[in-house]
Order: sequence, then C-alpha cells, then structure tokens
Amino acid sequence: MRVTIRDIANRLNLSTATVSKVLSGRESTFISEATRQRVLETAREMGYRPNRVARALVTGKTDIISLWAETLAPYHTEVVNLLMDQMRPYGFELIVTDMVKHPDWRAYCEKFPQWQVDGIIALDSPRCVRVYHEANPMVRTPLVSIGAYYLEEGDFVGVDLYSGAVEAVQHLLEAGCRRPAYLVCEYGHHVGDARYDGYISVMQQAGLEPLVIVAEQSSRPSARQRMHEYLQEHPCPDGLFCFNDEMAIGAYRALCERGIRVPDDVAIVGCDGIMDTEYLERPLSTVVQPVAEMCRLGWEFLLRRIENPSVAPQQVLLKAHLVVRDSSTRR
Amino acid sequence: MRVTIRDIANRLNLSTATVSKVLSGRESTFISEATRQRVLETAREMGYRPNRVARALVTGKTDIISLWAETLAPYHTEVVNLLMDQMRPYGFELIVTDMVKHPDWRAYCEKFPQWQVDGIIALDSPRCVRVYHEANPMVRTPLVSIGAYYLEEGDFVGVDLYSGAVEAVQHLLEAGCRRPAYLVCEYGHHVGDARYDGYISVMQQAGLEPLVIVAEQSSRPSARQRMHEYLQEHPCPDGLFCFNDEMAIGAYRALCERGIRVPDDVAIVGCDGIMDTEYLERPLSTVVQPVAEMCRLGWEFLLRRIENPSVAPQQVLLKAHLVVRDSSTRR
DNA sequence: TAAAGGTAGTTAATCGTTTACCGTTAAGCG
DNA sequence: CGCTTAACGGTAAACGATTAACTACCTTTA
Repeated sequence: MRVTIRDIANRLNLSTATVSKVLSGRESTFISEATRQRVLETAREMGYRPNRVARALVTGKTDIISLWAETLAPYHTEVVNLLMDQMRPYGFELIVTDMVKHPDWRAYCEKFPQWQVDGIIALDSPRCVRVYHEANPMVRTPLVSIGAYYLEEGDFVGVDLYSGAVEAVQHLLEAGCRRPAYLVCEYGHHVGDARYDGYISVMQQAGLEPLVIVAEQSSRPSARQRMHEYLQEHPCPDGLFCFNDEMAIGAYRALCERGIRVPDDVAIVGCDGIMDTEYLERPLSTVVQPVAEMCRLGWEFLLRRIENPSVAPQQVLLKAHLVVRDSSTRR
Repeated sequence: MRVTIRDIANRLNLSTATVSKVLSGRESTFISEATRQRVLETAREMGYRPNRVARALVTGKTDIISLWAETLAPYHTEVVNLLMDQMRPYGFELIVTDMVKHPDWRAYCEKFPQWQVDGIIALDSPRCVRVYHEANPMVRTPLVSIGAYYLEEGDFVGVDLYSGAVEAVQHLLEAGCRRPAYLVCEYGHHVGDARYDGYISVMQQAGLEPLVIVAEQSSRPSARQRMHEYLQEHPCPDGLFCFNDEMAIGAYRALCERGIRVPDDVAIVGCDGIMDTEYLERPLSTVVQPVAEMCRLGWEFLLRRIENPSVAPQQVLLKAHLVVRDSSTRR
C-alpha cells in the first residue's frame, strides 16, 4: 500500500494538517522546527510520495502542460525539445499530442478540458484551437499559439511565413531560375497557404507561370515518390521551393536518383531550417524559422498567464530568414 | 465555473450516483433508458466535461503513460511516434521525459511515483529504472523496458546490439578496411558498451589494432567537430563504425568538408537505421533497430500487465540487422 | 397471499490532499 | 493576578468523482 500523510500523522500523533503543511512546503501557520524535522524524517523513512492527483483535485493545478502539434516530424521535435528546456526549471511535465494522426482530433479537442492541464501550447494548430474554443466557451485554461501567423486572439507568437517565402522565391529567380515550382502537400492548411501566397506573388510580379506540384503528405518518402512520378510525365522545373525541409530532402533524393544535378539543373530551397539541412553532402538552402525565440517567447507568455490569468494578451510577429547554402548556389 | 455531476444531478433531481453511472458508461445497477437520455442531454447542454483528476483519485487510474527516453534525438522520436500509434486506440496520453538533459534525473526518478501514471515505458534508460526501483521497492506500477539488451528483471523487449555491431565491423573488414575506428560519445552507457564490445571482438579476432575516437556527445555537431579535431592530428582511419546514425552523419559531413571521399577513402557504417540515412546523396549503411517490432511488443507487454498486474514477466530479444548502402560499398 | 425477484434510483463512504478557521498553552505585561 | 498575544497545532470541510450497500416499489410465482 501507498504511504499517505495520514500514515505519517498517525505514527507521529499529529494531524494530517500539520503534516501537509510541512510536506507541501507552504506553512500557513507556525510549525516548530522540531516537528518539521520529525515529519520530514518520518516521511523519508516511510518512503512517502505525495499524491499529485489528490493535490491537483484541491488546488486545481496539475503541473502539466499540453503540447498540440500536427506531427512529430523533425521540425516539431526541435520545438518540443526547446520548449522542454524552457519549462524544466519550473517543474512542469509535458504531454505531447500529434493531432494529424489522431483518429478523432476534433472530439479530442472538444473534450480536452477533462484533462485539467495548467496550460496549452498549440504549435501550428489553429484548427484545434478553434474547435477547442468553440466547444468550451467558458473554459479559460491558459493557451498560447505559436507558429505560422494567422488571425488570432489571445497570446500568440507568430512567424511571418509570407515574407520568408517571398525572399526564397526571389532568391531562386536571382539564381537564374525561370520556371521554379512550389512543392507542397495535399492538405491545405494555413502554413502551406502562406508560403503558397509568397510564391505566387513573386511569380506574378516577374511575369512567370506558376507551377505547383502536390504530394500526398509533407514527408520525405511522399515528396520523393511524387517527384519521381512527376518527372516521368513532365519536364524538370529548374527550381524548387518546398513547403518544408522534409519535402525538400525527399525531392532532392529523387533528383539524385534520376541523375539530375543540384543546384546546376535544379536549385532547391526548403523551409523551417531543421538541423538535417546542414548535414547533407550539399547543404540545403532554407528559410529558417526563429525557433529559439519562438519557444522562449511562447513559454514566457504562457507562464505569465498561468501566474496571472487576467493580463492582457500579447502578440508578437517574428521574421523567418533565408539561409543560402549549396543547394541553390550556382557558379 | 466548471460543470460537475452535482450540477447535473440538481438540475434533474437525481442523485450524483445515478448521473455518474450514466456518464461513466458503467452502469452497475439498472437505469431507465428515459433517465439515461435526460442525463446525456443535460450533460451536453451544460457543457459538462468529466474531471479526470477526481476520477483518477478514486479509481487509481490516470490513463497516462510515461515515456522515459535519454533524449529526443531522431531515433527516439521515431520510437515515440510508433508508440503513440500503438497506444492511441486505448485512450492513453503520453508524458515524455528526456532524461539526459534533465537537471536532476536521479531525484526525478526517485520521486516519480507521485505522478500516478498507469504505466512506464523506459527506452534505453536502465539507469533510471534502477534508481526508480531502488528508491521505491514497494511500488508496482507496470513498467516495460525497451531497447538495448542488458540484465533485467520484469517485462523487457531487448535488441541484441552486440551481434549487430559484429556484423557491421565484419562488413567493414570485408570491404577492405584495415584500420576501422569506432566513433562513440563520452558518456559510457550500456548501448555504447555493447557496440564497443562487438567492435573490439571482431578487431581482436582479425588481429587488428582497435582505435576508438571519443566525441563529447552523440550528436551530429559534436561528431563533426570531433572528427575535424582528430583529423588535424592523426591520419585518417579507413573505416568508421559509429555509435549511432547521428554521429555517422556528423562525421560524414566533416569528411566531406575535408575533401575525404566516402566510401573510397573511408567506409562508414552507422547504427539505428533512422530515416535520415536513406536521404543522403550517398545513403548510409547502418545497423537497423527493429523499432516497429520493439514498439509493438513493448506496448503489448505493458498493456497486458496493466490489465493483469500479476502475469509472469515476459522477455524477448530481437536482432538488429545490417543494411548495406553506398557509404560502405566500394567498387 | 406471501415470498421471491426484478427494476430504478439513493445514501454515504471513500480516494489523499489542502486550507480556512478554531483551540490551547504559556509567556509577557501592567 | 488578570488580560493580551504569539506560538503551535488541530478540526473539518472541501475538491469531483466512483461504488458498495441499501431502499422502495412493482411483478411474478407457487
């Protein structure tokens, strides 16, 4: 059986209140140093472990943060890691949920308040946030959205994907591309749309014909397969702006396999700036997300609201910036 | 304010017991269909969300699983993803903890029972398991260890890293290497040791001089930096067996940067079989972990024990197998 | 007609803490 | 000596569910 404060109290002929006050650290009334020590000592001897479930029931705090992400692809994992580093000193645990693969993310979001977490971080998950809020208008769990910019109330750390995309496509044109394509995945969410808008705007301004290649998923295998299919039926574009680095790496692999040279035949630019892009034989140009700043601010906003639920919502818009590497540098 | 079953009961002039029985799905006594519908309807109208904290306090079940991993490097993330896929149909949430970066993993493991999770999956974390058990001898939370094989009681899905390493190093010798090195990280844990043993045994049997290169961490940047340092002072080995794929990719990058050709000058073999290894210009040979099987069995064992705590512990030892790709194939 | 059994729902204890609000004791003070 | 006050700790009511045991009423059945 589990050791409870009652067991300790009985053993010492004290009340549970006294034991609780010592063990929880917050002594609302005076407890003598001698008693404190006796309690601490006995707790250690008996192997007492506080029951956080019971504690949470009365305090309303679980010390758990929930992270909603689309997937746990490398980019998202980098974010998870950075967030964990931020949170750790404050003693929170992290529950991670990848919503895209979730069989019923809608019902999950609707019923989410049942978990009683202390805060929610929504990474590029505006759909989930919307469903959650609509189903629970009266719930006020601290929530911060981070990721791609979109119209949003409440705390928010956004990244301007549009101008990042513009920068990338302009760079492709400057590198000499005349028919650069946009490689994206099927499911149209706001991240893909923002980058699409940037791509289209530059192409139109340059008077060039846009070309969009659509793969099933935003993963490496999917992009690789789609590029193979595409190249069997069509001429090769001379540039590739990709929805994310995963797709860029997948496409790159397909090009290698077909003997197409990068960057001479095709210049490639990805998005996100995951670590993998630096470790290819020909490092990948990419629009780097300011993940460190994003996580730092995101956690700052969330913690502020946890400590004081009534502070005014804060919103920040960060810039993504292009990093040019070999995959788009022609001599 | 939050809606409770008491609110529903009051509104309908029923007892909380009746409401609870309907809402929790398990009706131990008869409830008329009419009442059932009224309760369900009212719960929906009032936006009732069950309080899982309160439920957990009485049932002793939180529906939360904890995953202990060393880090969230790509290999571990693949495992996390696979485990989530397994667990999802059963309605469990996952709390992820990366222990290596944890400022005080020891205290964390000692006090872990406070979280009251329903089960623990320890991925390559024997140290944590040991500390946890020693500090909590009477606690019987279902726990399954998965990963590298080591002496272990309780449920366990292991992988025979030793023979995987042997296979890899023998392959390097067959590819013509005469002084292949083992690239590993500083902190000696059982995973590194098992692979080291395999390396040493093959080298000794072949009458060759072992050579171990030690980086600070098992990450790409660390391996890359260490290889640069090493090559400034020493001649280049003609083969590289790496602790994991991360280090292999980092080392590969360093070699590229120094103009050393792979596989002609150096043949490389990594370990784990992460997806990245397939997406390099020159795909990486690697000892693939049977992650899918590992996760499938791991979850099966854990679920079995959750449902019936007294079943006999089950242990399985899987094989890792070498996949030869371009990075070690000489013509 | 009395016992048995089924149906529908209630009572109240319980899970392990926290915490607002009360005692009790003894020292301090005029 | 009587009163105040600080020091130390206890009482008991939450928190929001679950659940064993029980009541009350209505039908069967022998």
